[in-house]
Amino acid sequence: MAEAVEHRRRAGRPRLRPASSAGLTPREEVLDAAAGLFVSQGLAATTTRQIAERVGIRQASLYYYFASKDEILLELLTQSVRPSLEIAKLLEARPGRPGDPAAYLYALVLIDVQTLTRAPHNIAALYLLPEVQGDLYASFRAERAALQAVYGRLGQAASAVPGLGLTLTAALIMQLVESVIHLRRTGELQEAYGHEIAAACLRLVGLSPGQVSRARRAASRLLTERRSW
Amino acid sequence: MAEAVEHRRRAGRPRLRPASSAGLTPREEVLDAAAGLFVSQGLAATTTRQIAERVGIRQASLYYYFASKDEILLELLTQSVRPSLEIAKLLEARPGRPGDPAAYLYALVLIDVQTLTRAPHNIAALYLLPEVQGDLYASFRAERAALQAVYGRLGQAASAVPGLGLTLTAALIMQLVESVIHLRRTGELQEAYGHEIAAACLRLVGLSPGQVSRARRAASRLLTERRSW
DNA sequence: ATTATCTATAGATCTATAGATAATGC
DNA sequence: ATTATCTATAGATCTATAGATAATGC
Repeated sequence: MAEAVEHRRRAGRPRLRPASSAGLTPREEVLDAAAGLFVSQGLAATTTRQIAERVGIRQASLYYYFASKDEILLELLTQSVRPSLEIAKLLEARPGRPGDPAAYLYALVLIDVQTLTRAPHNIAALYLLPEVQGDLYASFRAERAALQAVYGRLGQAASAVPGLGLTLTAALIMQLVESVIHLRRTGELQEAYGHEIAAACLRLVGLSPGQVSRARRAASRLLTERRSW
Repeated sequence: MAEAVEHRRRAGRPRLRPASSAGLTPREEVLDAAAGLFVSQGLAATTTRQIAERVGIRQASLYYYFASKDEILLELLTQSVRPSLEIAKLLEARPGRPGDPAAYLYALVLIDVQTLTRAPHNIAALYLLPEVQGDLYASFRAERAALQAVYGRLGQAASAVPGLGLTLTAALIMQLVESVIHLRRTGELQEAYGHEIAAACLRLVGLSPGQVSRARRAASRLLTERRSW
């Protein structure tokens, strides 16, 4: 009867130090430990031994779940863009489009910032690692480029600035969203920044204060009825 | 007489492969080689052997000029902010201040973007390396924070946006300037982007198209008479 | 029998130091 | 004598594989 409360014992040789983190699968435990280390130290400076230590297993045991350190990073990267990209696609594919690109842009930035803000580690910092430029991570970069392209299209559709090209619009909006990485690093991130950054993106593409306010209200409505997308 | 044309032979045992890069001191050769490698691979993944190979000397010979790999990176980082910071201070200390903060901001962004664009390596990418968060690099981070603070002050002085705090203004402008890092990485950087990014910074802080145009002209004047600062 | 760990280790590094050597400088 | 290199190497890793072991599952 006392057994019922405890976690069902899994097969396999027991760990020297039993798993503490409730609810996480061993694979997730590894990803979580690696995320924290990669964010603060980078890929090359993080050893598989450090990751294993955090999880509470032996270094070699990692290889039961991942074939290499790079594979762990790839999984983390992929997991971190996918949600925002899904939402971006959903927004773009909405019936009733082209609705209000400014509102869509505001809403997407807000969600993206919130996701990055609330993630258990400063996971977006992984995008900045030099290793991510390598061939191994091309699939991640493609997903990220797709998200950036959505930002570019929404930004241009909402834009009142004539000369601003698609490439630069996309890059600059993305860049504002990712200010979160640095703000979070330095401990300066505040809850209210989501709206401030979203508004900044709209000003960037040339919207007036009145247009920004209107987009903000429209975005709020959009997000309230989000389950119906 | 043929000797006069050739480089004066320096003291010390000759290199196995004689120096090729004309005009650079050996120390500069090391910094240049390391910059390229650090930018593409990061600090930890770059070995001292790789750096030495690029220079054309033996791995151990590096230690005649630098005590460690970190010291090389620190020097590169410091060299890379200092020029922009000097100019920022000069601008802020100009007689006739407070002149035209929007023009000053436009000018500073333009110079900063040009510096990052024209540097022999994508040196600003070094700011993104995770190692730079460590204690060893605190002095660099302080200089960089000082530059960011100037951006914040200029941005707020020029600003027409009520709620935008100093921290966020500074961070967002800096972030737009550093879009250059990513654009350069992906080969999308164009000459005209300096003006586009500067204009984007002004829109970010709430300036109207007319105000942006005026600031641009004022900044051009400012830069023309730059030797008189 | 299957699963999830463990121990042990091969093989490949990598950094930094010690000390030798081959130039120029005086 | 001084300078700028070189050779050699100690000592400390680090990744990934092989194979043993201690559970559960059937």
